[in-house]
Amino acid sequence: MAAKQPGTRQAITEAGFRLLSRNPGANLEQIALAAGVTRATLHRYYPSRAKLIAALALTAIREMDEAVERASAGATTVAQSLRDSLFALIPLGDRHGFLAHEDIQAEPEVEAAFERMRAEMLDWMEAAQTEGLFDPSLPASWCVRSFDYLLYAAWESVRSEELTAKQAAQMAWRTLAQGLGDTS
Amino acid sequence: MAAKQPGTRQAITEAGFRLLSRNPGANLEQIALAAGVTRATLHRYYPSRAKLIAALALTAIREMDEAVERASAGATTVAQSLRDSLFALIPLGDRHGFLAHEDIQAEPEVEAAFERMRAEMLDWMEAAQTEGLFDPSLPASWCVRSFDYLLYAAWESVRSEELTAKQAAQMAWRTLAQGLGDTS
DNA sequence: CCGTGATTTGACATTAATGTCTCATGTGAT
DNA sequence: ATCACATGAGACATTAATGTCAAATCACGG
Repeated sequence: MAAKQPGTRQAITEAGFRLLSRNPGANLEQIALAAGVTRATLHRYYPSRAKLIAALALTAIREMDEAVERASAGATTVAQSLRDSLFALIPLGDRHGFLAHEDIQAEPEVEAAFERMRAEMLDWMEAAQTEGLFDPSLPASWCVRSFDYLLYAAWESVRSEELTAKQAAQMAWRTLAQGLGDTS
Repeated sequence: MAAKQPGTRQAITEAGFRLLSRNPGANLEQIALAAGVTRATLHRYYPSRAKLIAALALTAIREMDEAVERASAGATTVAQSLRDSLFALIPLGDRHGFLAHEDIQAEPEVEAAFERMRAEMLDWMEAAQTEGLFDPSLPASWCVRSFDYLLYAAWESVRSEELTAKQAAQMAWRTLAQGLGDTS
């Protein structure tokens, strides 16, 4: 098999997320192998490890943004939009895990995208508080963290086969909405 | 400064937790430096990186066990015991982070201790469900994960100076108890 | 059927981290 | 003062990961 760009690049990306989300120290040989190519081939697509990491980070952020966008499209309330986004993000757990574990201070472009994502989350949580979904007396930063980590917990539950994707999303949503909701 | 064992070992341990909880790939030079010693000295205390990791893991598990033990001592209900433990575990956040990030499959002794800890957590959560603190219809494994990750979220809030230790613990406890509680 | 160009590959070079060793130095106890 | 001991400092060997390259390979159009 030769003369094929898209398949290979995709395979490397996917393998990168899979391995690096579990073990940030995974070496390029392991990643290349998991992608079904050799290390040299990986280097052809990404000249250095740093470039690979940066490209993956950008891809991860873009995919998560798109997933949220899509999920939020049909929503009429912040609550529904948040819930649908949570469900949509579960399958992207390895992207999320990659961003959480890997050191992303290298490229300023990546840094900027990351910061923007974080700011959007914060706005979103404040909107949820205004709408009455979350207790307005809570720090919005805590809402962000709760969302973030409960999402991660849900993905881990799926990965370890304790729960199905749907079950995990329901658990996370319930814990989040109820946990951050106004004391009723 | 010479002829001092306890201080150095302690310094290395502390530096190890601090650096490795943030960056599992930190090298021994960085750790030694942060501990105020040279790499050679670090090697005298821990002949290899693997041994250092294993020793840190055992220490982390022991310290967390002790903290929980102490915190639970005066409690009369599972709820109170859990809550007090949560508060007691916040300052040990770097231990928790270290265990979460580092790969701990090496030493069977560490593996065993880790597994035991996990089993205890599960029992505990089931007790909390029986007592009525948590909704009994939830999978106990989800309760464990929620506890785990909300604890971690709380520590991160403290580390990034968004919240004080006490505030963070209160946030985490509220989110956990309310989020996993029976729908009232 | 065969040339063409892109791609893959195994081998080699470079670099970073780790582990080992020796000797100098400073400290505290005797 | 001196002995014992721990640390500091530096050189060195070994290993693992990373980066580079020329030759082999394969799909494709002619």
